[in-house]
Amino acid sequence: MSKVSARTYSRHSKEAIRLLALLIRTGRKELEMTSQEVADRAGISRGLLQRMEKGDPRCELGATIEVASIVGVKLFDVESTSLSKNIRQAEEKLTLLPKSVRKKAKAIDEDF
Amino acid sequence: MSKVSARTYSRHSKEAIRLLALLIRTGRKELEMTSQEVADRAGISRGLLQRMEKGDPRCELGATIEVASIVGVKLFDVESTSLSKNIRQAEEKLTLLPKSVRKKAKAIDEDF
DNA sequence: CGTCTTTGAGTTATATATAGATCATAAGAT
DNA sequence: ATCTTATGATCTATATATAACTCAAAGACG
Repeated sequence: MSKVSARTYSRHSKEAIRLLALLIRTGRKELEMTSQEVADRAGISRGLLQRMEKGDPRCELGATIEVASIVGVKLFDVESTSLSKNIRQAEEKLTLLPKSVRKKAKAIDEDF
Repeated sequence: MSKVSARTYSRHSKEAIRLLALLIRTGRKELEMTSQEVADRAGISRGLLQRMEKGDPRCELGATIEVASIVGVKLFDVESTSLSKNIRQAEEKLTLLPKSVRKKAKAIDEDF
């Protein structure tokens, strides 16, 4: 096979990525940091930061979140302090859900 | 050179990634979708979805956001409708900021 | 209890992201 | 106007993410 991907994204995803890129760029400028400074602090190359600020979907999640964090963009618009609280809540909720998702007959969905 | 990366992440970033992973997993189960279903809809492999739900930072941003969108996790806790509004706001703000960040002498910061 | 399905984990081949470099241009500062 | 630096763009080598597959174990449910 050739091309593995050439991935497609929903409109919503595209917008979310674009917004994140804009927030990163705006945040960096508001902090008056050069792209090299941010890249250094994030431990990434300047080129990668440029791709992030252009809204390239094919960047590593971790690197992107690290950069966002550095320039003051909060993902879930949740305070740093309450992140761990949310984590605990999500963990709890997860234990209450079934380990496996079991598919019923699904006559309606699949037969038509 | 060998190892390019072995990246490090701030505590905050680690938590954000972990939370995102948990929200994805929880969201999927709440929708009663199997990992295969979500992977198919997102156009990714089941293995990649598993990594996402384990909180692997080295997944593609775009793929992760697509999955989050599918299972109903909203990133900036912003409604789908207001995403474009936020984009426009960020774009506007960006035009008001200087194109280049210019570093002053910065005697205070650097000399100590 | 028995069966079917979901999930977790590991492997391999291939496509691709990344770092690091260079160059040209734009944009601040003097 | 000139100088200096930040930015944008492109290229290459290398590390690595991904898809696809397989297998084993666990979970749901009759």
